Amino acid sequence: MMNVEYDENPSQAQKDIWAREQSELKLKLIEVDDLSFTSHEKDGKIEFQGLCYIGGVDVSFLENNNQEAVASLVVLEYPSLEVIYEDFKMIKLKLPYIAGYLAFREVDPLLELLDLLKQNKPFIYPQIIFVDGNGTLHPRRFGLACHLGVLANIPTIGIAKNFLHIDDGYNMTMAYTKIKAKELLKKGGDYYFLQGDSGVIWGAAVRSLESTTNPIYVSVGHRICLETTLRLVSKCCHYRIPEPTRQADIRSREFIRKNFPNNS
DNA sequence: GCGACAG
DNA sequence: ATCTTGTCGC
Repeated sequence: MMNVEYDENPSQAQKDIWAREQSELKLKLIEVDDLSFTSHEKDGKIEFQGLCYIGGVDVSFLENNNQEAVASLVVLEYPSLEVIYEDFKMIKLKLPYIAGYLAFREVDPLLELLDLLKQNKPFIYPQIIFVDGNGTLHPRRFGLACHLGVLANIPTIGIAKNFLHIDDGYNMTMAYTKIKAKELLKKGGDYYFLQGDSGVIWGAAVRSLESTTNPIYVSVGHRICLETTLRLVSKCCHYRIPEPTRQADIRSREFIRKNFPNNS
């Protein structure tokens, strides 16, 4: 039987409603530090004080089935970056992926996982969450990381592996991004701001390690500024993808392998 | 009409 | 997002 709740092709009218909802929620967005920890830079070295728990969230998919997926939440201890908590939730997606509207597809199960953790182990509830997707690097400056942050009232950071095109002139195109990356990301830790013709800074392209050329795209989610975001990301990269989102991704796929051995 | 488009 | 072994290099 078909899943009648799945909307294969949301109308333009529906997208307009979603866009308005994003604009409404954006009124609550905080793009300055509003954190339970502090950061300092002494002698060029970054230090965080009072930071113990960082969250990571992701959604992974089953083969053969574009409607079933697994949402994951992990908590890492800082500064060891060791995973001390993991939880997964099987979900039925009600929407396809639509660029600019990712939150309407994924945010609900992530909120549920956060609520569950808050109920059961409030003492390790994360002080900030790394989200697989964008924050302010979004056509309406309100991507999944902002959406989750505002709804859960928690600081968040957006981490994207691919660049999302924003209509703000040629310097916000993929072509220009690649040119700039080659030009400016000479070594590990280098970054540059993604600034459109309007002058708005949407986020930053970051070369997380010396050993990787392909940048990640980092942006503010909620209750943190871009500068602090970049500092924290730099402290969380053992590989190209920062540990919180990387672990959420690895472990949710592992969960699928274990529970759905032959979904091929 | 064409191009561009997080996961 | 996902399929997918080897392989080149530190």
